[in-house]
Amino acid sequence: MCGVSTQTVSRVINGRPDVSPETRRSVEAVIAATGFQPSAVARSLVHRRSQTLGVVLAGLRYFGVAQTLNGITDEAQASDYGVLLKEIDTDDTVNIVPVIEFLIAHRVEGIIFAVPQIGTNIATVRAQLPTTSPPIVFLKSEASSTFSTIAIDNAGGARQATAHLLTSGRRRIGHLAGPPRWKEADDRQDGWRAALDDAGVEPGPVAQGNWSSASGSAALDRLLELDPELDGLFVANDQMALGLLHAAHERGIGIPSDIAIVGFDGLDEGAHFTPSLTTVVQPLRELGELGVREVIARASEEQGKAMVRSLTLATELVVRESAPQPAVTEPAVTGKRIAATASAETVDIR
Amino acid sequence: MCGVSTQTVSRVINGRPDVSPETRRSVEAVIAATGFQPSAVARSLVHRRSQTLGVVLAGLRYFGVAQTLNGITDEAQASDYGVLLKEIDTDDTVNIVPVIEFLIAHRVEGIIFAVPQIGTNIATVRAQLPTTSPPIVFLKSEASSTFSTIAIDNAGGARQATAHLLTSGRRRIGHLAGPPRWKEADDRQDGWRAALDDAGVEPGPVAQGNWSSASGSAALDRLLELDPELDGLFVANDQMALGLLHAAHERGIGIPSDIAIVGFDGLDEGAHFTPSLTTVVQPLRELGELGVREVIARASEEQGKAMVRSLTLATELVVRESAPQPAVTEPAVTGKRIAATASAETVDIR
DNA sequence: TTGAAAGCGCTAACAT
DNA sequence: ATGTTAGCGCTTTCAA
Repeated sequence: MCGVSTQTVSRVINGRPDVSPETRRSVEAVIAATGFQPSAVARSLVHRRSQTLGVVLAGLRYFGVAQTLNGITDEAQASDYGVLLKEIDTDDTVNIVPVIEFLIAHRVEGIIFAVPQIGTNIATVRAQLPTTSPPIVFLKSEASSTFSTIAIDNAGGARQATAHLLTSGRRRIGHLAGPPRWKEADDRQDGWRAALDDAGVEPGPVAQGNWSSASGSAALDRLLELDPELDGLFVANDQMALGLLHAAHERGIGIPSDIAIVGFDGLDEGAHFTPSLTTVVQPLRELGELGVREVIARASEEQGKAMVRSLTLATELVVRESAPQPAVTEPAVTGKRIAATASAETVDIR
Repeated sequence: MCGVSTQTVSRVINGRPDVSPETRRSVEAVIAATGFQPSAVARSLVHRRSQTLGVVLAGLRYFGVAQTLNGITDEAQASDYGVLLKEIDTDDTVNIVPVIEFLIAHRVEGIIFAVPQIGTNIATVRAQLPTTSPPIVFLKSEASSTFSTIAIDNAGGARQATAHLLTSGRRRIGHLAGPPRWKEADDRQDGWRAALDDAGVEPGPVAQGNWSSASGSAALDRLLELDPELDGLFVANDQMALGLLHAAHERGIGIPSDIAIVGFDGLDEGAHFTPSLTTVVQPLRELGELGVREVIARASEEQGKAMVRSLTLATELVVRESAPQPAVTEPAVTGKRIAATASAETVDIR
């Protein structure tokens, strides 16, 4: 209060028209001089709007999560929202409730749940949710009739990867899967199997890794033991594929001459593996962006008609040296991108 | 108000002792039934404490930042703080002011600034800071007499990497540097040069990349053009080293037989490059953790004695195939870790 | 064009 | 052991 009432100051800050230019100037001068910053906290209290989104994350150490977070922060920024971040352990369903409660206590206007689905962890969370909560969007998890979800078409991408191996003439096609109970891992394995079934080709050997390069490295011997004739391999992520490439090189196994390899993720680095990696690219950044848009859309509609949407994003195959384009139709094109079929559905309820 | 006053409810929620067991139970029952969640916003307002830290990040797409964020969220969680996240473009000094103002408006109790120093961007920020602001800790930037900083000993790590190349008998040692104006890139280059100076060895050729694998790939030819006799190379980060490895393989250049390569970062994947990569590991997770501790420490001391600390964290050399341990003293040990000298100083002012 | 009053949801201090 | 009063910093409503 340097001459005028708090009211007038409020009007100046919010750029209301009904302030005399003179008063406005003097108030602005004082604000600049004192370095005064209006309290968003107090504002939130009266508006009952925090302009903040809650984000629950797991496995920032895995490739992709950072990219998704990138998309989230960008889109949130663009929509004038802040991001309140909570990181949890990948499989820690126990501690999820306090995390959600923390976010609700801070009155976030929506929650983006970017935790990979392992077993039934998502169902567990959904079951434990407080009766009253802001809209929640689940990323990378199975569709639900009560919550919006945005998924990536893992099965479709896997199918496309496997089809590519078949097209290039491979017939003993194995799979290096992700860890047990991860839905993403299961979906990719399902897609691999479906593509083989479609083609009437007997499924090759399956081994399981834990997403790490080390586990990929270790898997090669196991797979070759199961089938020494192995000539194609669909690997559930790029990091494991890197390990495999390394192990193959050590054992003098030619990639792709002996075994063609397709990865999954779309690491930029894949282009510089030795040999460069054919892989399925996930639109992870887009996943984050859409998550933010969806949760804001849900938050801004009236309470009555709770709308729910389930989206599935398509992947894209990038062909490189580790599983080149078959020469029959055209010469191998490095980095050629082939979009998988997209699928998107919308479900309204109530 | 379901029988009692708001005051009593407050007491129950905060677990105060002076509530009769009977009242407590009935209040708890109502809370459970209604799914009531106390508003942290209102609490912040009255306490003038938000229990929230602001984090400004850039380049989440680069390796390492995710790891640092990991450390930050973990430590914040452990200290019962929330994290309000803002991501900016790497070199965007213009938009930093609104970001800081946003965080101050939300009354964060401290700010962790995890943006790599490019040119004088840090100085710019410091100059533009509002007169009154919560404590700010700058990560990975040069020391300051007015703000706490936590850095990584890039020069020391680079020195150690280069010394390792010298020890293994290399004499034409080049450097693939990071992009211009990045302090981290400059420090690493300085360390490389210093090690050569110490040994009285003429510096080899220098090329510049942009941290990406692609730029590493492209740099090999340039370096060989500058010096066809090149037999050792210190690369400013692991991703560029990956590209180099790939390019060398394509040209039939033996690593390490023709050229020994040492990277910088400590990507886990480096162990599975072909050949596996000798590299300098940065304690990035620790960087984030220490940042949080430091900013909380600064926030919780009285206004009067503003204390400032500047810390430098040591790196560690991991020896792998791309630049093995010289055979003269002992056989190459894969993954052998050698700690660099640490340096840490504390400065109090006022 | 400006100010006064009331209240957002909570807690500290005091009173009962 | 519980209630009352006041106020955190802002905005909305109404009055001047």
